[in-house]
Amino acid sequence: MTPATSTQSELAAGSDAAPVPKGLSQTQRAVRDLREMIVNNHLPPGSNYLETELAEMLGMSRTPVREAVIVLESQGLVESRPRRGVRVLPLSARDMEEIYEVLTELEAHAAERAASAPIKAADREAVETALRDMDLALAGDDREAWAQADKRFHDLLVQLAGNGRLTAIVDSFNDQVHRARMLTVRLRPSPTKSNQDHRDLFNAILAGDAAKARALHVRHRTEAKNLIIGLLESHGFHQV
Amino acid sequence: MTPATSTQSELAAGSDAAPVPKGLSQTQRAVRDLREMIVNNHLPPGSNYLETELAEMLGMSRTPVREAVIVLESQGLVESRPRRGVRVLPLSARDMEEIYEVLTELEAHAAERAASAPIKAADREAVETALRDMDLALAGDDREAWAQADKRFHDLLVQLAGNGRLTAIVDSFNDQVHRARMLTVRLRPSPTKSNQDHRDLFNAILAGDAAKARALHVRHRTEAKNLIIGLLESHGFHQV
DNA sequence: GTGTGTGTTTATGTATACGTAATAATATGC
DNA sequence: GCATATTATTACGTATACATAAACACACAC
Repeated sequence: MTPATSTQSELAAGSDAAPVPKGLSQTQRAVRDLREMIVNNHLPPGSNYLETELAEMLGMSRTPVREAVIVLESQGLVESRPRRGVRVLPLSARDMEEIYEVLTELEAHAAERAASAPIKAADREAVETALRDMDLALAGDDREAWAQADKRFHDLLVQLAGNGRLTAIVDSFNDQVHRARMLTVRLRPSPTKSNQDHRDLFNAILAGDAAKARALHVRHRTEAKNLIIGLLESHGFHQV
Repeated sequence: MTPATSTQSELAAGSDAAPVPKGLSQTQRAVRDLREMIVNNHLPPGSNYLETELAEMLGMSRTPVREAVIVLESQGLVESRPRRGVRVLPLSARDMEEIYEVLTELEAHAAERAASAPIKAADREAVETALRDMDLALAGDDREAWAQADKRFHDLLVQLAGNGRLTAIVDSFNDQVHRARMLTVRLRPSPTKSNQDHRDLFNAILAGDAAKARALHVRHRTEAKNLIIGLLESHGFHQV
């Protein structure tokens, strides 16, 4: 779900090649599987697990589990508390606000940047496809497909900015709110306006109107945030 | 597959107190000490260390060292490569660009936010002190003291935005460029203009002019970035 | 000299061992 | 019954053990 970005410069010595690992290490597997289980709500927010339990669940010893937990902790998905186990972090409305604030800012900046440079044909095509998929999903009222295409659209825009660190942060924060989005995507009204927003935004980018792209993105994300938080509260969720 | 100890969230329960650890764990100590050594250039960029070496340096076994390395890796300070040891990541001009791009955006946003809310007297006082310290350091031409007060000023502004996640990212990115800043702070011309920038910026915040605060901050950081990158290049550093 | 094969060394990934501090359980006193 | 002291349990932090695969060295063929 979150591909690690490789934006690292190699030292002057051109000696080093990429250290390609053939099969995933246990730690990497643990990170992947645990993240997958957390963002897809298989490990519910607020639940606790002992290291031993996780190790048994994943069929490995405690060592790689501990290492994976550190990674996930740094991504804000879990919290490891001395003797109470590893806790899947729930999101409060306040957490959502914080995350969306950063997300809005960085994504809007990416949109601004994308508008300031010419778009490669392949990139443009990929975005157009995402837009079409969103319309298709909307027509068929397939909310999961819509959410997936929506994510793809926003991810592509961020990548257009060409800043690996920015992409990494956005990916990580998106993971953190994924649960809330999937929960509300079925509760919200049909995202017709959202699709229109996307088109307007991309048009602004294509037109090279950076200021408009930024403004549209900020508005789009702000509305999305308010919608999600409102839905969660009106349905009685104080934590997700 | 053992079920979770308590698959039920202990949400509402205000039962939990802060899990205060009396003495740092070895892992925490390793994180603190290694970070300290890295940002202060005691472990030079590009240098490699075997886990065993670090363990010996820190007087502990490999286990906590490995855990610390994972943390520092997630903060972009080191890279652990399969059989080549832990490498202190050097920063290229491109890396600086990426980091400053995120930093500029998030700090400018923080300034904008700070301008949109009333400032508490204590906060205002703290910022004023930082400003005074910068002037004092400038008068005495104490570059280290100036850099320290400058950092304090910017940190305070970010905290005024009241977003913990934003603060965490900015802190982490500041760590990554700390080396470069300290290296150039002695090479750059006297930061007279910088001090004036700071005052103008803070005045805009106090006046509640969010747009101006943002614009000033963007300009300030952009100039700082160009200054640093220019200095590094003109002095022949391609990596720091 | 260049390339290939074989043996050796060793850094790492992972499992396991183990002491300790925190929690739970039990007993004791009032 | 409730509070406190005492003991037992156990989850974790850390050290250690160990197998494996990568890097290295060296021999050999051409």
